[in-house]
Amino acid sequence: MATQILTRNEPRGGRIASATVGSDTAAPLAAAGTRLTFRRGQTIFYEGDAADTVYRVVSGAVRTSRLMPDGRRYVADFLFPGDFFGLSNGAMHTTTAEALCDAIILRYPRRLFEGALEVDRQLGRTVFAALCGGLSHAHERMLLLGRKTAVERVASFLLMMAARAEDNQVNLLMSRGDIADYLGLTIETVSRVLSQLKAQGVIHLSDPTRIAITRPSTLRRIAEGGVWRAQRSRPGTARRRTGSWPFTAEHR
Amino acid sequence: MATQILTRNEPRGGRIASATVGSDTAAPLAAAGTRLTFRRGQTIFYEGDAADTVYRVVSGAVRTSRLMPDGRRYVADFLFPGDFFGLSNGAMHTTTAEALCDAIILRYPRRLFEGALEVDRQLGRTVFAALCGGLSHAHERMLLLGRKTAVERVASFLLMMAARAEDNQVNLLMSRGDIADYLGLTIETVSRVLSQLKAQGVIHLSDPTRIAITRPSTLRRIAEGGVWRAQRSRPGTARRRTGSWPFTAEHR
DNA sequence: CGTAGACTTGACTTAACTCAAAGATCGTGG
DNA sequence: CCACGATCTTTGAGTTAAGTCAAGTCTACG
Repeated sequence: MATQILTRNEPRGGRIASATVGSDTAAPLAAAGTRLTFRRGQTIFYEGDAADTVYRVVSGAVRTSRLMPDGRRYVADFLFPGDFFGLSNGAMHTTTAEALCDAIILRYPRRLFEGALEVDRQLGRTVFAALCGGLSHAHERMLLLGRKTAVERVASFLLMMAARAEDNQVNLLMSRGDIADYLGLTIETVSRVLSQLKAQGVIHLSDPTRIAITRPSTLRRIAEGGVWRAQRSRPGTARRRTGSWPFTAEHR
Repeated sequence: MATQILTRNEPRGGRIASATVGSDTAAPLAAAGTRLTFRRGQTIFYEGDAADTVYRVVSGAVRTSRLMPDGRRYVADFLFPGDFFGLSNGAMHTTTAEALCDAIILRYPRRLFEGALEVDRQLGRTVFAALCGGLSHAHERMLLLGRKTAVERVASFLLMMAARAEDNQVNLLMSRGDIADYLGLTIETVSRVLSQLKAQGVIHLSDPTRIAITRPSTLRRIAEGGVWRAQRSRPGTARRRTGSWPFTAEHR
């Protein structure tokens, strides 16, 4: 696996290949894809566009998001090399897709993709697994959004990002605003939590985009909610202990 | 479609058939399923159980949920006749499934289900569509959990439930606690919001389980966040107007 | 090297949560 | 059939985690 990792401000794309869905599994599609390049910030498709194409990241990174009428934004996903996006069961895209950094994207006509699904048993299995995985990931995130505190959300996010990187070095391609809209928080809260984690020595921030996880196990414990004293009152209903900020250092 | 609708306290299951995935699409599976009956509150499988079977609701309703170590609960889904559940990409179930009322469930060996997927092209298409639909529904819910207010969440939930019923009459099989854990709120907040909506004449509660939507369009507007004055400050970042409760009656 | 945008930090506000207690409703058994 | 305990729901009063508003600070880039 390539050692270079993209930074938000890096001028041109980095590692090609690897990730989520093995690049070889889409062999029959490979020839049919149109190779596109996008610069940082460029839009790939808009919410409401006809969903007659399917996309796959070759290099770089992509963000998909939705807007509510009053401007509240929801970041649906961050996509990295190997990831498919733009699949839809309806006629229109329900999200807007934008390049987080300069990126190379493959585009397939939807019907061709669906045709390949019918013919290629292996691709079918892969896509089935990817969809199941996506659903399971979505449930993980709904638990996060519905029941986790701000620290737990940010900790979970960092671990998620770290899972793709190596050496517990995370290089954020997305802004604090993107993270906030992904986690259901505000920019300020994300920033504050990162500062707190830094002050506790759990992470190290050399600059806003480069994060090193210095205590992975602590971060994992925080993410799982294990830092709060187990205290279930009525079983079967969410309830959490009260009190502020008791996770001083290495207590467990 | 059958007219009878289940109530939480109804002793025995009601309408069979219909819903989400047409019952005919699973024809090759039909013979292989084991018919099981569960009483209200009974567990169908536990989080952590081997995921070697797939289930489908015939009649009644099912709730899937997860617990965090400290007792916080997340309700993953409510399932109704026709719905599949228990699909997993891993070796274990990640949720616990319980009957919301007396229910009849079909159980299939997982490998048989997966085998049928490979052979039966129509079933494959159906399941693919169902998974895409599930993902899109999940995104809808993540937007709800991450960015919507308590009223907006409850309004969205009621509309979701109403979509399955008729005449805008919703019959809740689940408790306030279930709803709270589904929406990322508390029992008290759910109850208060329902009382507010009732006070505003948007809904009518004859008893806690029977809800009539008296002003569907208002409820829809509330659910979409259209009740708050559109006011985006920094574009691209969630921000909402401040102030309490300005949706007095029929303003718009 | 100055300016626009992104990030951080502080002070204050609020939507939703917690705690608490009073109604409803249910199911069971006498 | 009705009484009674258990459970669920509603409502009130006070608290808090996270949001809002408002400066500052830093950084990248023209």
